[in-house]
Amino acid sequence: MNVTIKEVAKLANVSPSTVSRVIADSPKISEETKKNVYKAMETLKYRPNAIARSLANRSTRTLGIILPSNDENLFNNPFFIQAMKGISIYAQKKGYYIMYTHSGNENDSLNIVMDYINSKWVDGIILLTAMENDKCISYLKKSNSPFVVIGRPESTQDTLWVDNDNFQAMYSVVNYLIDKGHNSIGFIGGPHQYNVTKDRLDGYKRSLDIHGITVDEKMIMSVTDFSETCGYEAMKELMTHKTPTAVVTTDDLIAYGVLKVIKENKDLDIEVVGFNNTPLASYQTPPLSSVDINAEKLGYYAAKLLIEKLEKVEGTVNHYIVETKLIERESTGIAE
Amino acid sequence: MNVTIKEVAKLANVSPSTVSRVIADSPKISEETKKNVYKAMETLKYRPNAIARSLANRSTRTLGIILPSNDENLFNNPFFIQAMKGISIYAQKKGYYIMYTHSGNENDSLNIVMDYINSKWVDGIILLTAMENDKCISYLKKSNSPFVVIGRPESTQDTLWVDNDNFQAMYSVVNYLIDKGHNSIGFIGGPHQYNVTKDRLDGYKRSLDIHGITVDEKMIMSVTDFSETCGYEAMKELMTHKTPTAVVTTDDLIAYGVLKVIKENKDLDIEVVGFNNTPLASYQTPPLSSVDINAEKLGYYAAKLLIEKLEKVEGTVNHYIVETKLIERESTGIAE
DNA sequence: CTGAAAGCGCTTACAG
DNA sequence: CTGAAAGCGCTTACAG
Repeated sequence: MNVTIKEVAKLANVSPSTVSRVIADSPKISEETKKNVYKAMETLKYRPNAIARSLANRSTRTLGIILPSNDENLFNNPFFIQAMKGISIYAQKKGYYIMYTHSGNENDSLNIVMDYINSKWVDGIILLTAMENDKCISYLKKSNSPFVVIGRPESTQDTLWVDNDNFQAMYSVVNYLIDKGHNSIGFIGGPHQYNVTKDRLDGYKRSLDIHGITVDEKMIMSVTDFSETCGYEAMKELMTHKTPTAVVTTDDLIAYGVLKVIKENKDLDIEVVGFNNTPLASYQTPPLSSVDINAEKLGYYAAKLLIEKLEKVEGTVNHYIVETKLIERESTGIAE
Repeated sequence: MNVTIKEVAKLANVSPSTVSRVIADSPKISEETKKNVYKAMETLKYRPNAIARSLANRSTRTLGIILPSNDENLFNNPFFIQAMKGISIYAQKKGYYIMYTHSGNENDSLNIVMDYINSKWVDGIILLTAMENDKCISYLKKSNSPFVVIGRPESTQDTLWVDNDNFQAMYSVVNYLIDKGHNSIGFIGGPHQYNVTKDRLDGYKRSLDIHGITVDEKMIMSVTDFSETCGYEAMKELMTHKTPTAVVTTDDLIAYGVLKVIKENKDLDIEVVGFNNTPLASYQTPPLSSVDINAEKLGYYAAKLLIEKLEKVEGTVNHYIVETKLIERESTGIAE
């Protein structure tokens, strides 16, 4: 019913093997034969069956990704859709396809990963998030399946990964604030066990150190949730100790909470910096300065690393560091 | 190397055919045989190769979706990621997979659709957006490929689709405003050739009619872009004619522009309603009332329609209408 | 440079 | 209820 390689072979007066070689653009085939075969394919409107190719090749040229389904950030933070776009752009360029599935929790994710791998649907996996002792990572390693993780993994040697330089990102934000004359700077971040939080906190401390400012542990807050409420409360608590002249945060939502405290108290003159540069940032009052982590590029390079691994491109690195960029707005005194 | 149906057959002392039937849970196989085969599968950790199954079945149990890659709304409006989530939830429930690709423009989309279909990668397609004279739709129809569109298509008879009742949505918003005492209500919407715009405008007009308010065409504005800027300018222009007491819009971004005009002029007391209930809405000053279109449910039912079609479930409908919901906030006088 | 044959890992009509 | 055989539409080592 559907036109196959056989029909093309018949029309072009060659064998199916030859047609197959023409499709693969094998150098062994003479130009003339190629031309004939192309013509036959043209007139029959032949399209290779990707499934059959995959079966014979033992490769689907498909990448699998897993999306959280209950993460608040899924909708509020464009990280995921931006990363997906970057992945798609690179994959398309190389003729790869992408499958996605939403997962409710870590076990769910593990099952999806196992299914993707075992059923041979995908050639490799891109993990958009990684936990401590991530079950998916252990599984993928153990089963020797190609994968890449967005965010620095626990062992950076034997894993492909892409990430921002979170230390550097926060380090330069704090430098920037100190250069503006601040010397009493608060830090409100996520749970300390996350690598991102740790790295950013280190960047914060280092900057203070370099400038001879003593780190005051009471100015360092940790919230359990990336939410406005948590940010609000952390800021309140921070201020029972001391009122800073500036506050850095590790997420825009936290920063919104900080802004709220400031709005409630007209006397406060505190500069604030968020993280992730969500669309909401420019709509705050005042518009929030925020660090853009370039999620699209993270996705793009994740796909690149994985595909190069799959195609055994030699001499490639095992990670990429994607630059961040502070977007200055009124919350740090810059009108847009 | 990888364990196949043959090994399982050998271990269970049956033929490969039998193993295959057990996998498909054929009723023809005796319980005892099944048990043996299951045990063999268990000890060998057998997983069916989905690609081989797909080839033999001529079905991949995979759905394809196409995402715009330059649409501003891709990042600002969670519509896409929400719809994708709904699609994924239903697909997972039915054991289907999903592929996505980003597309730059309509021709790009057409090529992706053709590739998905011709290469036999997907069993059907979900279109997240549809244009007038949509090339993808014509192609899918002509090639007799299963597909469903989110948004009401031009011909509703021979197409599967899911949509909100946009007429009803706007009709009740305007009713609501009139009930609150407004009788001078502006409308700012997207290009009139879009079905959504037309439907919502009709709802607006009908509500005025019903309440005996004359429709004033000069209170109806059409913007070319769903952007704050366009909304701002449209509002300015509307007001050169007359200052309304309320304004309805067909997109939150437009509404933000309207809010901006109001903020610039302290004397104005105008209520505003947006559309899509983007995360930004609750962060406006004042927080913006907006119509939630329930994108996740749109995706869910799109997947349901398509999968039922693929599985030839009988007596199913060819479309679903997903309810909308006005989320009231301060921009219509309601504190959250 | 090209072809015949075996194989990728399943499914299923046919026969018993 | 179960098996042998052909087939899904490609690829590729082998032979020439």
